[in-house]
Amino acid sequence: MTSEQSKSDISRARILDAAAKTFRQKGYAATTLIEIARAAGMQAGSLYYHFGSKDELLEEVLDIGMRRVHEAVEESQERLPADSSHRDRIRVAVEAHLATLLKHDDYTSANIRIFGQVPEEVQKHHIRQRDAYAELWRRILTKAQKSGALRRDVDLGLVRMLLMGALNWSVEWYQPGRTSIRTIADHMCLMLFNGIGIEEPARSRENETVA
Amino acid sequence: MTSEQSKSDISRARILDAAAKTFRQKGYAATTLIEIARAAGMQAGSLYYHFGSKDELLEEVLDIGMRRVHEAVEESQERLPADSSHRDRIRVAVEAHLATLLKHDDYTSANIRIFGQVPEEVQKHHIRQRDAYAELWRRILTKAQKSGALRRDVDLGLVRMLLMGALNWSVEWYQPGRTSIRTIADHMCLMLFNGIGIEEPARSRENETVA
DNA sequence: TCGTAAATCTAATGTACGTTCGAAACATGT
DNA sequence: ACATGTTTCGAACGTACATTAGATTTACGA
Repeated sequence: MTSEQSKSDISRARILDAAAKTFRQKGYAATTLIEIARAAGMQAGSLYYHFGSKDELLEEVLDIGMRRVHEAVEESQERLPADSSHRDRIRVAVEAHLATLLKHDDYTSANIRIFGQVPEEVQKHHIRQRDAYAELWRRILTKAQKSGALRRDVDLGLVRMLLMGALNWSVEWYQPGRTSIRTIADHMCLMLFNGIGIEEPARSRENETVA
Repeated sequence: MTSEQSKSDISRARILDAAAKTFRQKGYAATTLIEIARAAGMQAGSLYYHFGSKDELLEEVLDIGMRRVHEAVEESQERLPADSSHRDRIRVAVEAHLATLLKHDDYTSANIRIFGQVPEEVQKHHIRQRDAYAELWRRILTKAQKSGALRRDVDLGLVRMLLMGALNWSVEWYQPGRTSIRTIADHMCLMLFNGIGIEEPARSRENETVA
């Protein structure tokens, strides 16, 4: 062990990177260990020196992915001046979530894309972690609403789902270089806070309030 | 052939239903023909009387799913009075999309969920169809913007992606009986048109416009 | 240079799956 | 009742895969 990183650690990281990338691209079931091994520069059998099974590898990828986005959003809040507006708090959270998802992080995007199609057993092990992340967003939105920055007549749970959906779906269409992450975040926040509608000239009553 | 439906047609439909349901739940690669056959009340080998391969079955499920949502949204526009406001046009489109996705339609939700993880070959055969559906939305939104119902300083392509994301993601969390489809559509439209922000009392300049 | 532990390779094993095909069961018109 | 076409069965085949285990190579301290 010469440097800080043992050879084992390096191989582990290469395997995880390869796994995250392939899982993200092809999904869980369609990804073979042969593929992962090749991308990591070794033979399939060698993977078992580092991981007990394909599922174990999967679980670690999922775990890293969720941890990264959770930490990113959490840190975005801590970095903010204590007296920041709630709009700003939400804005940086949106940006942190998007940045993690789209900026070279196959782990988080793999988690987002394949979680629904992973063995039930594996899902169970990660529900707690997902709930924790949802709770983080719930807190951010609730505080904003309580302090008057968000309308009171909306179902915040629903808003959170729609918001997460808009953000998460970006893994399906985002292409680096086309639109900046900043621009996506700006549009998202504009929609969330102000909407993009313009009062239409005439016409009578419209139903803008929600039950 | 006694009635309008031959026995073959009935079996075909049962197989497709079973396939759509299973594909949607487990994804493409993780779904076995044995599973589909059992759900359709027959043996795996019998499927080949009706379909040439697993991929062919998959393609038909994808095709039906996309066609249904396309037709639903298209009809929602045609059913509308000719002088309807653009907000109403968008509102019924949102509702039609959501209703197709969430109301017992495993075909459309299967398409949405698994398209990204399907063999490239199969994807290619359906890109045209997907583009056509995107074009339908593009038209609806562009007309609204041109006639002054939507802000001009937004990237409509981006808005469409965020909107579709928010809607499509519902297949990941929606549970019948919890929240009505109508309520989801209302919240979505409120966000889209008005936003849910409230002007915060004091504080200086905020950046609401988009590059 | 040698010895030991770490890391990887290679070949083999078992299994699950997509697919094929001839036989059996079923339906229908005569 | 028979004959013919339709639909399903059931067993078999080949393949691709996750996993295992022993042999081999590599790294490194003594």
